[in-house]
Amino acid sequence: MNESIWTRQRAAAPGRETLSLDQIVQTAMALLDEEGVAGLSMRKLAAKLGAGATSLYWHVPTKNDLVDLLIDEVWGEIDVPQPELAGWRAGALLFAHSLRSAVLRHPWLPEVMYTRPSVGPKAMSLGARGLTLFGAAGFSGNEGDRAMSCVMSYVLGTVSAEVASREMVRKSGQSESDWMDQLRQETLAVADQYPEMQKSVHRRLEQGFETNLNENFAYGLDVMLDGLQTRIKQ
Amino acid sequence: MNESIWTRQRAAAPGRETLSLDQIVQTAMALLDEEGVAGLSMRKLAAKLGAGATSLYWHVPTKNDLVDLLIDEVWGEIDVPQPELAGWRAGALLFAHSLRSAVLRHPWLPEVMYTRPSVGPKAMSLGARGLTLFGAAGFSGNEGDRAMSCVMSYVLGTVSAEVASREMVRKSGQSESDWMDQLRQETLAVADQYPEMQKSVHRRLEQGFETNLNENFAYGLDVMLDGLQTRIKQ
DNA sequence: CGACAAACTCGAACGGTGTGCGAGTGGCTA
DNA sequence: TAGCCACTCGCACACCGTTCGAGTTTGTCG
Repeated sequence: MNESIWTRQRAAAPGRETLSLDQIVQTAMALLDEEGVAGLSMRKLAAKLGAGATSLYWHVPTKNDLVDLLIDEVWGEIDVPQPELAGWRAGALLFAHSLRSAVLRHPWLPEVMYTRPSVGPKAMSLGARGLTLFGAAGFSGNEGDRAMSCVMSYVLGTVSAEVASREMVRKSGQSESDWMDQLRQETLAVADQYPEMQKSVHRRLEQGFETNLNENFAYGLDVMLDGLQTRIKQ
Repeated sequence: MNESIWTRQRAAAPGRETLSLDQIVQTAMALLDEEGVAGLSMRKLAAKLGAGATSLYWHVPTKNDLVDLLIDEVWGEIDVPQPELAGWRAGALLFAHSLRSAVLRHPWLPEVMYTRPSVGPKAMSLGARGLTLFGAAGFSGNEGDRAMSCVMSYVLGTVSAEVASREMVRKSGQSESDWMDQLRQETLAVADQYPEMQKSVHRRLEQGFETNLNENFAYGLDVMLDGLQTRIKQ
Protein backbone atom coordinates (compact mmCIF):
# COMPACT_ATOMS: atom_id res chain seq x y z
CA MET A 1 0.00 0.00 0.00
CA ASN A 2 1.28 3.43 -0.98
CA GLU A 3 1.57 6.35 1.34
CA SER A 4 -1.86 7.85 1.74
CA ILE A 5 -2.94 11.37 2.44
CA TRP A 6 -3.23 10.41 6.07
CA THR A 7 0.23 9.01 6.52
CA ARG A 8 2.37 10.95 4.07
CA GLN A 9 4.70 13.52 5.50
CA ARG A 10 6.78 15.94 3.56
CA ALA A 11 10.16 16.95 4.90
CA ALA A 12 10.24 20.02 7.11
CA ALA A 13 10.17 23.31 5.29
CA PRO A 14 13.47 25.14 4.90
CA GLY A 15 14.04 28.75 5.90
CA ARG A 16 12.14 30.10 2.94
CA GLU A 17 8.52 30.96 3.44
CA THR A 18 6.33 28.45 1.65
CA LEU A 19 2.82 27.19 1.50
CA SER A 20 1.96 24.68 4.15
CA LEU A 21 -0.62 21.93 4.13
CA ASP A 22 -2.27 23.40 7.21
CA GLN A 23 -2.60 26.73 5.50
CA ILE A 24 -4.08 25.13 2.41
CA VAL A 25 -6.59 23.11 4.38
CA GLN A 26 -7.63 26.10 6.42
CA THR A 27 -8.10 28.38 3.43
CA ALA A 28 -9.93 25.71 1.49
CA MET A 29 -12.27 25.23 4.44
CA ALA A 30 -13.06 28.93 4.48
CA LEU A 31 -13.68 28.97 0.75
CA LEU A 32 -15.91 25.95 0.98
CA ASP A 33 -17.91 27.31 3.89
CA GLU A 34 -18.46 30.59 2.08
CA GLU A 35 -19.06 29.49 -1.46
CA GLY A 36 -19.94 25.83 -1.35
CA VAL A 37 -18.60 22.97 -3.38
CA ALA A 38 -19.02 24.78 -6.68
CA GLY A 39 -16.93 27.65 -5.34
CA LEU A 40 -13.88 25.55 -4.53
CA SER A 41 -11.50 25.29 -7.44
CA MET A 42 -7.78 24.84 -7.33
CA ARG A 43 -7.28 28.12 -9.13
CA LYS A 44 -9.48 30.11 -6.79
CA LEU A 45 -7.93 28.48 -3.77
CA ALA A 46 -4.44 29.25 -5.01
CA ALA A 47 -5.41 32.83 -5.75
CA LYS A 48 -6.71 33.23 -2.22
CA LEU A 49 -3.35 31.98 -1.01
CA GLY A 50 -1.45 34.27 -3.33
CA ALA A 51 0.08 31.36 -5.16
CA GLY A 52 0.01 29.74 -8.56
CA ALA A 53 -2.63 27.09 -9.07
CA THR A 54 -0.27 24.25 -9.72
CA SER A 55 1.80 24.98 -6.65
CA LEU A 56 -0.88 23.27 -4.62
CA TYR A 57 -0.05 20.00 -6.28
CA TRP A 58 3.20 19.75 -4.51
CA HIS A 59 1.40 19.61 -1.17
CA VAL A 60 -1.66 17.64 -2.18
CA PRO A 61 -1.81 14.88 -4.77
CA THR A 62 -5.32 15.65 -5.95
CA LYS A 63 -8.31 17.83 -5.28
CA ASN A 64 -10.16 14.78 -4.01
CA ASP A 65 -7.48 14.16 -1.44
CA LEU A 66 -7.79 17.72 -0.29
CA VAL A 67 -11.50 17.22 0.14
CA ASP A 68 -10.82 14.09 2.16
CA LEU A 69 -8.70 16.18 4.49
CA LEU A 70 -11.46 18.74 4.80
CA ILE A 71 -14.07 16.14 5.59
CA ASP A 72 -11.87 14.67 8.27
CA GLU A 73 -11.42 18.13 9.69
CA VAL A 74 -15.17 18.33 10.22
CA TRP A 75 -15.28 14.98 11.98
CA GLY A 76 -12.72 16.47 14.33
CA GLU A 77 -15.15 19.19 15.40
CA ILE A 78 -17.68 16.83 16.84
CA ASP A 79 -18.10 16.33 20.57
CA VAL A 80 -18.79 12.98 22.09
CA PRO A 81 -19.11 13.34 25.84
CA GLN A 82 -17.48 10.78 28.05
CA PRO A 83 -20.13 8.47 29.42
CA GLU A 84 -19.33 9.18 33.08
CA LEU A 85 -20.19 12.84 32.67
CA ALA A 86 -23.72 12.49 31.38
CA GLY A 87 -25.87 9.41 31.19
CA TRP A 88 -25.67 7.56 27.89
CA ARG A 89 -28.87 9.12 26.66
CA ALA A 90 -27.86 12.65 27.44
CA GLY A 91 -24.51 11.82 25.93
CA ALA A 92 -26.05 10.52 22.75
CA LEU A 93 -28.28 13.57 22.57
CA LEU A 94 -25.30 15.83 22.91
CA PHE A 95 -23.39 13.90 20.31
CA ALA A 96 -26.29 14.14 17.90
CA HIS A 97 -26.68 17.86 18.36
CA SER A 98 -22.97 18.41 18.01
CA LEU A 99 -23.01 16.46 14.76
CA ARG A 100 -25.95 18.44 13.50
CA SER A 101 -24.40 21.78 14.21
CA ALA A 102 -21.10 20.78 12.65
CA VAL A 103 -22.89 19.94 9.45
CA LEU A 104 -24.84 23.18 9.57
CA ARG A 105 -21.55 25.02 9.95
CA HIS A 106 -20.20 23.20 6.88
CA PRO A 107 -23.18 22.82 4.61
CA TRP A 108 -21.10 21.43 1.77
CA LEU A 109 -20.55 18.20 3.70
CA PRO A 110 -23.57 16.21 2.52
CA GLU A 111 -22.68 16.90 -1.08
CA VAL A 112 -19.27 15.26 -0.76
CA MET A 113 -19.54 13.01 2.25
CA TYR A 114 -21.07 10.08 0.43
CA THR A 115 -18.52 10.22 -2.36
CA ARG A 116 -15.44 9.46 -0.30
CA PRO A 117 -14.68 6.95 2.42
CA SER A 118 -14.21 8.34 5.90
CA VAL A 119 -11.11 6.72 7.23
CA GLY A 120 -9.09 9.69 8.36
CA PRO A 121 -7.65 9.94 11.86
CA LYS A 122 -10.32 12.29 13.14
CA ALA A 123 -13.06 10.03 11.82
CA MET A 124 -11.36 7.21 13.67
CA SER A 125 -11.20 9.16 16.87
CA LEU A 126 -14.85 10.08 16.53
CA GLY A 127 -15.74 6.45 16.00
CA ALA A 128 -13.73 5.37 19.00
CA ARG A 129 -15.30 7.93 21.29
CA GLY A 130 -18.74 6.99 20.03
CA LEU A 131 -18.17 3.33 20.63
CA THR A 132 -17.03 4.10 24.16
CA LEU A 133 -20.19 6.05 24.82
CA PHE A 134 -22.53 3.41 23.49
CA GLY A 135 -20.42 0.69 25.05
CA ALA A 136 -20.91 2.21 28.48
CA ALA A 137 -24.63 2.27 27.83
CA GLY A 138 -24.60 -1.49 27.47
CA PHE A 139 -24.21 -1.83 23.71
CA SER A 140 -21.15 -3.95 23.27
CA GLY A 141 -19.58 -5.63 20.29
CA ASN A 142 -21.74 -5.62 17.23
CA GLU A 143 -24.57 -3.92 19.07
CA GLY A 144 -22.34 -0.96 19.79
CA ASP A 145 -21.43 -0.57 16.14
CA ARG A 146 -25.03 -0.77 15.11
CA ALA A 147 -26.36 1.55 17.78
CA MET A 148 -23.85 4.23 16.95
CA SER A 149 -24.25 3.85 13.25
CA CYS A 150 -28.00 4.13 13.29
CA VAL A 151 -27.89 7.31 15.32
CA MET A 152 -25.31 8.76 12.97
CA SER A 153 -27.28 7.73 9.91
CA TYR A 154 -30.42 9.30 11.24
CA VAL A 155 -28.69 12.54 12.12
CA LEU A 156 -26.80 12.78 8.85
CA GLY A 157 -29.87 11.90 6.82
CA THR A 158 -32.04 14.45 8.54
CA VAL A 159 -29.53 17.22 8.58
CA SER A 160 -28.56 16.64 4.97
CA ALA A 161 -32.13 17.31 3.99
CA GLU A 162 -32.17 20.27 6.34
CA VAL A 163 -29.09 21.73 4.73
CA ALA A 164 -30.61 21.26 1.32
CA SER A 165 -33.66 23.29 2.22
CA ARG A 166 -31.61 25.96 3.97
CA GLU A 167 -29.36 26.29 0.93
CA MET A 168 -32.43 26.56 -1.24
CA VAL A 169 -33.63 29.68 0.50
CA ARG A 170 -30.13 31.11 0.78
CA LYS A 171 -29.55 30.80 -2.93
CA SER A 172 -32.93 32.26 -3.76
CA GLY A 173 -31.78 35.47 -2.13
CA GLN A 174 -35.21 35.94 -0.64
CA SER A 175 -36.28 36.15 2.95
CA GLU A 176 -37.42 32.95 4.56
CA SER A 177 -41.03 33.96 4.50
CA ASP A 178 -40.95 35.16 0.89
CA TRP A 179 -39.33 31.96 -0.11
CA MET A 180 -41.87 29.91 1.76
CA ASP A 181 -44.65 31.74 0.00
CA GLN A 182 -43.07 30.88 -3.31
CA LEU A 183 -42.58 27.27 -2.26
CA ARG A 184 -46.20 27.06 -1.34
CA GLN A 185 -47.27 28.20 -4.77
CA GLU A 186 -44.85 25.95 -6.60
CA THR A 187 -45.85 22.96 -4.56
CA LEU A 188 -49.52 23.58 -5.02
CA ALA A 189 -49.04 23.89 -8.75
CA VAL A 190 -47.54 20.43 -8.84
CA ALA A 191 -49.50 18.80 -6.07
CA ASP A 192 -53.00 19.90 -6.79
CA GLN A 193 -54.15 16.33 -6.98
CA TYR A 194 -52.61 15.43 -3.63
CA PRO A 195 -54.57 17.09 -0.85
CA GLU A 196 -52.48 15.23 1.72
CA MET A 197 -49.38 16.99 0.50
CA GLN A 198 -51.07 20.34 0.29
CA LYS A 199 -52.06 20.10 3.91
CA SER A 200 -48.61 18.93 4.87
CA VAL A 201 -46.91 21.81 3.14
CA HIS A 202 -49.38 24.17 4.67
CA ARG A 203 -48.67 22.82 8.16
CA ARG A 204 -44.95 23.22 7.71
CA LEU A 205 -45.31 26.75 6.50
CA GLU A 206 -47.55 27.68 9.40
CA GLN A 207 -45.03 26.47 11.90
CA GLY A 208 -42.17 28.59 10.73
CA PHE A 209 -38.98 27.55 9.07
CA GLU A 210 -36.59 27.27 11.98
CA THR A 211 -39.06 25.80 14.44
CA ASN A 212 -40.08 23.11 12.04
CA LEU A 213 -36.51 22.05 11.36
CA ASN A 214 -35.64 21.94 15.03
CA GLU A 215 -38.70 20.00 16.09
CA ASN A 216 -38.42 17.63 13.19
CA PHE A 217 -34.87 16.80 14.14
CA ALA A 218 -35.69 16.40 17.81
CA TYR A 219 -38.69 14.19 17.15
CA GLY A 220 -36.86 11.58 15.13
CA LEU A 221 -33.90 11.60 17.43
CA ASP A 222 -36.14 10.97 20.39
CA VAL A 223 -37.87 8.15 18.57
CA MET A 224 -34.55 6.52 17.76
CA LEU A 225 -33.21 6.86 21.29
CA ASP A 226 -36.42 5.43 22.71
CA GLY A 227 -36.02 2.47 20.45
CA LEU A 228 -32.44 2.00 21.53
CA GLN A 229 -33.29 2.29 25.22
CA THR A 230 -35.49 -0.78 25.13
CA ARG A 231 -32.57 -2.75 23.74
CA ILE A 232 -30.23 -2.12 26.63
CA LYS A 233 -29.56 -5.25 28.64
CA GLN A 234 -29.06 -4.63 32.33
CA MET B 1 -43.49 32.28 -11.37
CA ASN B 2 -42.13 31.01 -14.70
CA GLU B 3 -42.91 27.69 -16.20
CA SER B 4 -40.87 25.08 -14.40
CA ILE B 5 -39.47 21.80 -15.60
CA TRP B 6 -42.47 20.13 -14.05
CA THR B 7 -45.14 22.15 -15.74
CA ARG B 8 -43.59 23.17 -19.05
CA GLN B 9 -44.86 21.44 -22.11
CA ARG B 10 -43.48 21.75 -25.57
CA ALA B 11 -45.87 21.56 -28.45
CA ALA B 12 -46.38 18.12 -29.93
CA ALA B 13 -43.70 16.92 -32.27
CA PRO B 14 -44.44 17.15 -35.96
CA GLY B 15 -44.15 14.22 -38.34
CA ARG B 16 -40.39 14.42 -38.38
CA GLU B 17 -38.52 12.11 -36.07
CA THR B 18 -36.99 14.09 -33.25
CA LEU B 19 -35.50 13.74 -29.82
CA SER B 20 -38.07 13.47 -27.10
CA LEU B 21 -37.82 14.38 -23.47
CA ASP B 22 -38.74 10.84 -22.48
CA GLN B 23 -35.97 9.46 -24.60
CA ILE B 24 -33.47 11.88 -23.12
CA VAL B 25 -34.48 11.09 -19.57
CA GLN B 26 -34.33 7.38 -20.17
CA THR B 27 -30.90 7.47 -21.80
CA ALA B 28 -29.53 9.80 -19.15
CA MET B 29 -30.77 7.42 -16.48
CA ALA B 30 -28.92 4.54 -18.11
CA LEU B 31 -25.76 6.57 -18.42
CA LEU B 32 -25.97 7.66 -14.81
CA ASP B 33 -26.62 4.16 -13.53
CA GLU B 34 -23.66 2.82 -15.46
CA GLU B 35 -21.09 5.52 -15.04
CA GLY B 36 -22.18 7.63 -12.11
CA VAL B 37 -22.48 11.36 -11.82
CA ALA B 38 -19.03 11.97 -13.24
CA GLY B 39 -19.98 9.99 -16.34
CA LEU B 40 -22.98 12.10 -17.23
CA SER B 41 -22.13 14.97 -19.50
CA MET B 42 -24.29 16.65 -22.04
CA ARG B 43 -21.87 15.70 -24.81
CA LYS B 44 -21.75 12.04 -23.88
CA LEU B 45 -25.49 11.90 -23.44
CA ALA B 46 -26.04 13.48 -26.83
CA ALA B 47 -23.55 11.09 -28.43
CA LYS B 48 -25.42 8.14 -26.96
CA LEU B 49 -28.56 9.56 -28.53
CA GLY B 50 -26.83 10.12 -31.87
CA ALA B 51 -27.41 13.85 -31.63
CA GLY B 52 -25.44 17.02 -31.30
CA ALA B 53 -24.71 18.12 -27.77
CA THR B 54 -26.52 21.39 -28.01
CA SER B 55 -29.65 19.83 -29.37
CA LEU B 56 -30.48 18.74 -25.86
CA TYR B 57 -30.91 22.33 -24.83
CA TRP B 58 -34.05 22.68 -26.80
CA HIS B 59 -35.72 20.02 -24.67
CA VAL B 60 -34.17 20.81 -21.31
CA PRO B 61 -33.18 24.24 -20.05
CA THR B 62 -30.19 23.07 -18.07
CA LYS B 63 -28.32 20.00 -16.95
CA ASN B 64 -29.54 20.61 -13.42
CA ASP B 65 -33.12 20.49 -14.58
CA LEU B 66 -32.44 17.22 -16.30
CA VAL B 67 -31.05 15.85 -13.05
CA ASP B 68 -34.18 17.03 -11.27
CA LEU B 69 -36.20 15.00 -13.70
CA LEU B 70 -34.02 11.97 -13.08
CA ILE B 71 -34.30 12.27 -9.33
CA ASP B 72 -38.06 12.48 -9.59
CA GLU B 73 -38.01 9.40 -11.76
CA VAL B 74 -36.41 7.49 -8.90
CA TRP B 75 -39.02 8.67 -6.43
CA GLY B 76 -41.52 7.19 -8.81
CA GLU B 77 -40.03 3.73 -8.42
CA ILE B 78 -40.76 3.47 -4.73
CA ASP B 79 -43.60 1.38 -3.38
CA VAL B 80 -45.73 2.48 -0.51
CA PRO B 81 -48.30 -0.18 0.26
CA GLN B 82 -51.81 0.86 1.01
CA PRO B 83 -52.43 0.58 4.73
CA GLU B 84 -55.36 -1.82 4.40
CA LEU B 85 -53.19 -4.43 2.74
CA ALA B 86 -50.53 -4.78 5.40
CA GLY B 87 -50.49 -3.39 8.92
CA TRP B 88 -48.77 -0.03 9.24
CA ARG B 89 -45.59 -1.60 10.50
CA ALA B 90 -45.32 -4.12 7.70
CA GLY B 91 -46.20 -1.30 5.35
CA ALA B 92 -43.48 0.94 6.70
CA LEU B 93 -41.00 -1.93 6.51
CA LEU B 94 -41.89 -2.51 2.90
CA PHE B 95 -41.64 1.15 2.11
CA ALA B 96 -38.22 1.33 3.71
CA HIS B 97 -36.92 -1.66 1.83
CA SER B 98 -38.32 -0.38 -1.42
CA LEU B 99 -36.60 2.93 -0.83
CA ARG B 100 -33.36 1.21 -0.04
CA SER B 101 -33.37 -0.93 -3.13
CA ALA B 102 -34.27 2.00 -5.36
CA VAL B 103 -31.23 3.87 -4.10
CA LEU B 104 -29.05 0.80 -4.57
CA ARG B 105 -30.30 0.59 -8.14
CA HIS B 106 -29.38 4.25 -8.67
CA PRO B 107 -26.28 4.75 -6.59
CA TRP B 108 -25.72 8.26 -7.91
CA LEU B 109 -28.75 9.50 -5.99
CA PRO B 110 -27.09 10.43 -2.68
CA GLU B 111 -24.54 12.53 -4.49
CA VAL B 112 -27.15 14.76 -6.07
CA MET B 113 -30.22 14.35 -3.89
CA TYR B 114 -29.20 16.92 -1.32
CA THR B 115 -28.32 19.51 -3.92
CA ARG B 116 -31.76 19.97 -5.40
CA PRO B 117 -35.20 20.31 -3.89
CA SER B 118 -37.55 17.39 -4.41
CA VAL B 119 -40.79 18.89 -5.53
CA GLY B 120 -41.51 16.94 -8.68
CA PRO B 121 -44.81 15.17 -9.24
CA LYS B 122 -43.50 11.74 -8.35
CA ALA B 123 -41.97 13.04 -5.14
CA MET B 124 -45.37 14.50 -4.36
CA SER B 125 -47.13 11.26 -5.03
CA LEU B 126 -44.64 9.41 -2.86
CA GLY B 127 -45.20 11.88 -0.07
CA ALA B 128 -48.94 11.58 -0.34
CA ARG B 129 -48.88 7.80 -0.26
CA GLY B 130 -46.53 7.88 2.71
CA LEU B 131 -48.72 10.25 4.65
CA THR B 132 -51.70 8.01 3.99
CA LEU B 133 -49.83 5.02 5.35
CA PHE B 134 -48.65 6.75 8.49
CA GLY B 135 -51.99 8.47 8.85
CA ALA B 136 -53.76 5.15 8.96
CA ALA B 137 -51.34 4.07 11.66
CA GLY B 138 -52.55 6.89 13.86
CA PHE B 139 -50.02 9.58 13.03
CA SER B 140 -52.06 12.50 11.89
CA GLY B 141 -51.23 16.08 11.09
CA ASN B 142 -47.77 17.10 12.17
CA GLU B 143 -47.07 13.68 13.65
CA GLY B 144 -47.61 12.09 10.28
CA ASP B 145 -45.13 14.42 8.62
CA ARG B 146 -42.58 13.78 11.29
CA ALA B 147 -43.04 10.04 11.43
CA MET B 148 -42.63 9.67 7.72
CA SER B 149 -39.74 12.05 7.52
CA CYS B 150 -37.75 10.37 10.24
CA VAL B 151 -38.12 6.98 8.60
CA MET B 152 -37.06 8.44 5.27
CA SER B 153 -34.13 10.23 6.81
CA TYR B 154 -32.93 7.12 8.52
CA VAL B 155 -33.20 5.03 5.37
CA LEU B 156 -31.57 7.61 3.15
CA GLY B 157 -28.80 8.27 5.64
CA THR B 158 -28.01 4.60 6.08
CA VAL B 159 -28.24 3.66 2.46
CA SER B 160 -26.20 6.65 1.37
CA ALA B 161 -23.36 5.41 3.51
CA GLU B 162 -23.97 1.93 2.20
CA VAL B 163 -23.74 3.11 -1.38
CA ALA B 164 -20.53 4.94 -0.59
CA SER B 165 -18.89 1.79 0.68
CA ARG B 166 -20.22 -0.30 -2.19
CA GLU B 167 -18.92 2.20 -4.72
CA MET B 168 -15.58 2.12 -2.96
CA VAL B 169 -15.09 -1.55 -3.61
CA ARG B 170 -16.52 -1.33 -7.10
CA LYS B 171 -14.10 1.39 -8.10
CA SER B 172 -11.17 -0.44 -6.56
CA GLY B 173 -11.75 -3.18 -9.09
CA GLN B 174 -10.98 -5.80 -6.48
CA SER B 175 -13.13 -8.55 -5.11
CA GLU B 176 -15.03 -7.78 -1.93
CA SER B 177 -12.75 -9.87 0.20
CA ASP B 178 -9.54 -8.47 -1.30
CA TRP B 179 -10.85 -5.03 -0.78
CA MET B 180 -11.78 -5.77 2.80
CA ASP B 181 -8.30 -7.05 3.46
CA GLN B 182 -6.91 -3.83 2.14
CA LEU B 183 -9.38 -1.77 4.16
CA ARG B 184 -8.32 -3.61 7.27
CA GLN B 185 -4.72 -2.73 6.71
CA GLU B 186 -5.43 0.89 5.87
CA THR B 187 -7.65 1.31 8.85
CA LEU B 188 -5.18 -0.25 11.20
CA ALA B 189 -2.43 2.00 9.91
CA VAL B 190 -4.48 5.03 10.82
CA ALA B 191 -6.26 3.71 13.89
CA ASP B 192 -3.49 2.00 15.75
CA GLN B 193 -4.15 4.12 18.78
CA TYR B 194 -7.85 3.30 18.81
CA PRO B 195 -8.34 -0.30 19.85
CA GLU B 196 -12.10 0.22 19.90
CA MET B 197 -12.05 0.96 16.22
CA GLN B 198 -9.73 -1.87 15.41
CA LYS B 199 -12.08 -4.31 17.04
CA SER B 200 -15.03 -2.73 15.31
CA VAL B 201 -13.46 -2.99 11.89
CA HIS B 202 -12.46 -6.52 12.65
CA ARG B 203 -16.01 -7.44 13.61
CA ARG B 204 -17.40 -5.99 10.44
CA LEU B 205 -14.90 -7.82 8.31
CA GLU B 206 -15.64 -11.12 10.02
CA GLN B 207 -19.30 -10.81 9.34
CA GLY B 208 -19.02 -10.42 5.61
CA PHE B 209 -19.77 -7.44 3.49
CA GLU B 210 -23.32 -8.09 2.38
CA THR B 211 -24.53 -9.56 5.65
CA ASN B 212 -23.22 -6.65 7.63
CA LEU B 213 -24.93 -4.09 5.41
CA ASN B 214 -28.23 -5.93 5.53
CA GLU B 215 -28.24 -6.43 9.26
CA ASN B 216 -27.09 -2.94 9.94
CA PHE B 217 -29.95 -1.56 7.91
CA ALA B 218 -32.50 -3.85 9.51
CA TYR B 219 -31.33 -3.11 13.02
CA GLY B 220 -31.73 0.64 12.85
CA LEU B 221 -34.99 0.39 11.00
CA ASP B 222 -36.37 -1.87 13.69
CA VAL B 223 -35.20 0.51 16.38
CA MET B 224 -36.89 3.41 14.66
CA LEU B 225 -40.16 1.56 14.12
CA ASP B 226 -40.17 0.40 17.74
CA GLY B 227 -39.80 3.99 18.80
CA LEU B 228 -42.63 5.04 16.55
CA GLN B 229 -44.91 2.26 17.75
CA THR B 230 -44.92 3.57 21.30
CA ARG B 231 -46.14 6.91 19.98
CA ILE B 232 -49.29 5.63 18.37
CA LYS B 233 -52.40 6.83 20.14
CA GLN B 234 -55.25 4.38 20.08
C1' DC C 1 -48.20 26.58 -55.82
C1' DG C 2 -45.49 29.95 -52.67
C1' DA C 3 -44.70 32.15 -48.33
C1' DC C 4 -44.20 32.03 -43.64
C1' DA C 5 -43.90 30.52 -38.97
C1' DA C 6 -43.00 27.09 -35.78
C1' DA C 7 -40.35 23.12 -34.35
C1' DC C 8 -36.33 21.46 -34.03
C1' DT C 9 -30.83 20.55 -34.93
C1' DC C 10 -26.20 21.77 -34.36
C1' DG C 11 -21.20 23.76 -35.12
C1' DA C 12 -18.40 27.24 -33.25
C1' DA C 13 -16.97 29.55 -29.47
C1' DC C 14 -16.49 31.27 -24.48
C1' DG C 15 -14.93 30.84 -20.05
C1' DG C 16 -14.35 27.71 -16.84
C1' DT C 17 -12.42 23.04 -14.74
C1' DG C 18 -8.48 19.38 -12.82
C1' DT C 19 -4.07 18.22 -13.64
C1' DG C 20 0.81 16.54 -16.06
C1' DC C 21 5.09 18.39 -17.48
C1' DG C 22 9.24 20.55 -17.27
C1' DA C 23 11.71 24.62 -16.41
C1' DG C 24 12.98 27.62 -12.89
C1' DT C 25 14.39 29.49 -8.10
C1' DG C 26 15.88 29.93 -3.42
C1' DG C 27 18.33 28.14 0.60
C1' DC C 28 21.16 24.62 2.96
C1' DT C 29 25.09 21.70 3.23
C1' DA C 30 29.55 20.02 1.93
C1' DT D 1 31.72 27.42 -5.17
C1' DA D 2 28.99 23.30 -6.42
C1' DG D 3 25.21 20.72 -6.04
C1' DC D 4 21.03 19.06 -4.24
C1' DC D 5 16.56 19.33 -2.48
C1' DA D 6 12.26 21.70 -1.52
C1' DC D 7 9.22 24.22 -3.70
C1' DT D 8 6.89 27.40 -7.32
C1' DC D 9 4.50 27.97 -11.51
C1' DG D 10 3.40 28.94 -16.75
C1' DC D 11 1.88 26.34 -20.39
C1' DA D 12 -0.92 23.07 -22.39
C1' DC D 13 -4.43 19.33 -22.74
C1' DA D 14 -8.77 17.42 -22.60
C1' DC D 15 -12.74 18.02 -20.83
C1' DC D 16 -17.03 20.63 -19.09
C1' DG D 17 -21.95 23.50 -19.38
C1' DT D 18 -23.93 26.78 -22.00
C1' DT D 19 -24.95 30.81 -25.53
C1' DC D 20 -25.58 32.23 -30.10
C1' DG D 21 -27.09 32.25 -34.41
C1' DA D 22 -27.58 30.02 -38.63
C1' DG D 23 -29.58 26.04 -40.78
C1' DT D 24 -33.22 22.49 -41.91
C1' DT D 25 -37.55 20.26 -41.85
C1' DT D 26 -42.50 20.36 -41.36
C1' DG D 27 -47.35 21.95 -41.29
C1' DT D 28 -50.50 25.72 -42.46
C1' DC D 29 -52.58 29.40 -44.72
C1' DG D 30 -53.49 32.28 -48.75
